[in-house]
Amino acid sequence: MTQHDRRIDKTQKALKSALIKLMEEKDLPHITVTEIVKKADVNRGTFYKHYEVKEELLEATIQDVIKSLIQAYRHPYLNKERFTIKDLSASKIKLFEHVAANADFYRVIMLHPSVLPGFQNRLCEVLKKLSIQDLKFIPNTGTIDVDLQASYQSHALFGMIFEWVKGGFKYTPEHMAQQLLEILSNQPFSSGYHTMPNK
Amino acid sequence: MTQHDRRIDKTQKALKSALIKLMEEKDLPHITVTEIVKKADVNRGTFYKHYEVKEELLEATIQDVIKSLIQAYRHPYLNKERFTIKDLSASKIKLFEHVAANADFYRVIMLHPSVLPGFQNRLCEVLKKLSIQDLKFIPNTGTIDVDLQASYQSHALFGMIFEWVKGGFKYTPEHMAQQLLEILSNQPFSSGYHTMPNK
DNA sequence: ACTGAAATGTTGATAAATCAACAATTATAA
DNA sequence: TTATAATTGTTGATTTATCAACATTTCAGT
Repeated sequence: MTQHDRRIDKTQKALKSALIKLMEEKDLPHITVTEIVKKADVNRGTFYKHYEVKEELLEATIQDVIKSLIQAYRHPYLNKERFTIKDLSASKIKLFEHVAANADFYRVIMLHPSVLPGFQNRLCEVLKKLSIQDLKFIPNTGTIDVDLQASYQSHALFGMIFEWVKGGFKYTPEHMAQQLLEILSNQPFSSGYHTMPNK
Repeated sequence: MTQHDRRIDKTQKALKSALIKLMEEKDLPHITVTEIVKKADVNRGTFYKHYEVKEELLEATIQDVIKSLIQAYRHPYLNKERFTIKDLSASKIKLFEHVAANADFYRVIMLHPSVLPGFQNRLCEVLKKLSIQDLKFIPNTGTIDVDLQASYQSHALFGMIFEWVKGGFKYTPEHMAQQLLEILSNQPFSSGYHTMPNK
C-alpha cells in the first residue's frame, strides 16, 4: 500500500501545467524536455523519475482532465439513491466549473486543435457516454434512439463549451449553467422537463 | 557560498502566500501554524525548519515585498551612468507592476490596515526615501525643502495605489503609469518636465 | 473548574528532489 | 560537410520535505 507523498503531486502538477502552457505556443514535437522542466521549475532529473518521454506526460495530463471531467459531471449523482429530473438539470453545472478550472487545457483544445489531433472527438465521446447514463433515468416511449439523442446532447454541450472558450471565458460558470438550463427549456416541442416533472 | 536549492524557495513562497491569504480573513493572533501549512500544502514539520514562529514568517513576507518594491522602483536606474528626466518619469512605472504582482498583500494593507498596524506609514517611508534619491537629479533652486517635496510625492503615490487597490484593480499597471504621467504634467505651476526637458 | 479537542514543538526513519557532471545524441548554422 | 551548440539520458552524493508518532500545551464549551 503505497502512501501519498504530496511532493509527487506537486511536481507532476507542475510538469503538466508547464506542458499545457507550452502547447499553447507550439506542438509537442517542438517542445523539449528541457523547456518543460524550466517552465515547471523542476530539475531535469526529476522529470525522468516520473516519465520516460514527454508523450507519457501528455497522456497523463489528458487522463487527468478526463477523470476530472467525469467526476465533475457525475457530481450530482453522489450519495443519491434515486435520481430525479432536477439532478439531471444540475448535472451539467459542475461541468462548466471543470472547464474553467482547466482553462489552459481547453484553450489548447479549442484554439489549437491540430496540436492534439482528434481530441475534440475524444471529448465528445466521453460526454456522450455520460449523457447515455443520464438518459437511462428519463422515461422513454421507446421510439427514441438513445445513441442519437446522446450524440445530440453531447455535441450540443461541446458547442457551448467551444463558444465559451473561444470567446475568452467572458461569462462565469454559473451563468453558463443558467444559459444551458434556459436553452433546454426552450427547445421546440419541449415537454418542459424541469417545469412539469410529474408528467 | 551557500547554494540555491529551489525547494527552499518553493516552500517559503508557499508559506508566505498562504499567510497573506489567511490575513485577508483574520489577524495574525487568530491564525494558527496548522492553518498556514494546510493552506500552503506543506508538512508542519517543514514550517519549523524555516521559521520558529509565525511572526517570523510575517516579517520575512514583509521584507520580501519591500525588497521587491525598491527593486521595481529603481529599475530605470539599472546600468545607467547618467540619469535623465525621462528615466525619472519612467521610474514609477514598474512600481504598479510590483503592486499588481503582490496584489494579495496590498489588499491586506489597504483593505484591512488594522491587521498590520503602521505598515501604511512604513510603506510611505520607503517611498519617500526612494523619492529623495530621485530628487537629487532634479535641478533645485535651493528654496525647496527636499523632505517636504519627497513626502508630498510619496504620499501622492500611495494615494494612487490606495485608490487602485480599493477599486479592485480595475486598470492595468500600464494605464496607472500613464495616469501618473498625465497627472504630473498637469500640476498647477508645472514647468512641464517631460515636455520641456531641455529648459 | 473540568474535559475533550485542537494546536504545538520535536523526533527519527524514509522518500523525493536537488545539483553538478558526464558521455552520447541530435539540431543548427557557417 | 563540418563545427558548434543544444538536448538528452543517466549518475551519485547531498539536501530537503514528508509522514507518523509522540508528549505538552493551549483552547473552547459545559
